[in-house]
Amino acid sequence: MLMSVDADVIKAVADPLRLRIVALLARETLCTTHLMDETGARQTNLSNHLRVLREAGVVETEPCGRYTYYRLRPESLESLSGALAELARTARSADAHENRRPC
Amino acid sequence: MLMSVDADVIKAVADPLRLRIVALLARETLCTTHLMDETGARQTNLSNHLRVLREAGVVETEPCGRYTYYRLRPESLESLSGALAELARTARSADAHENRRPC
DNA sequence: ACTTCGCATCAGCCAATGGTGATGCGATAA
DNA sequence: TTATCGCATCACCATTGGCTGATGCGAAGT
Repeated sequence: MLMSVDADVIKAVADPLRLRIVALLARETLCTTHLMDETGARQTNLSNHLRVLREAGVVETEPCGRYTYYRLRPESLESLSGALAELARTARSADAHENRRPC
Repeated sequence: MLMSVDADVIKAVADPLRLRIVALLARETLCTTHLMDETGARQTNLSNHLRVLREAGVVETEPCGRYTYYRLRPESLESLSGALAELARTARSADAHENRRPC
């Protein structure tokens, strides 16, 4: 119920560059070279960020020759989205604003 | 369309203690004293984190005598949740996995 | 008026994290 | 085979960011 909201996923997506990567990968599967073109970031930098995304399960890789394609795993975002929606729903439930504990 | 996913909200919620605070406030409106009891964190620490949440629009305050009640603003979480769901939806759309740009 | 309490702000410390150049390795091209 | 390319890893630096104690202030309570 109070899903662990997989903290790794939030932290992974909380970085601005990583969020850009996620947005790009939402549209098409890309490899590092493309991401360098799109973001202007350096190869090493991207590699580090992609590792974070991979370890958080936000992204998966598909080696293809000497290239490595990165693909978004929608489940991870859906899970996070659902958890946040659940929190918001709880907050909207009637007495969340009324049940005021005395100080 | 590609909503800005309000980066401030993600970063605000990406911290483990702040996420706990959000989860607590989703159930009931609380003031700092209660949050100290619930989380074990110190007053100064909580005050800093609550400032981040407030400036990100995740939380709003209601001063009440010498106490300050904190209340969750569900809209902020709903907005973030929706943006993430939209990203996931885009990724699931047919050709996101097929449209593979050549290297 | 004096004390106590709730809370915000500030300055400092330290750990975590993003960015970079150097390096290595496997895969392709010449 | 040799050179080139894509990418991961490593070591290092600079910055960010969380935590704390000290301080100040407004609002009760006595």
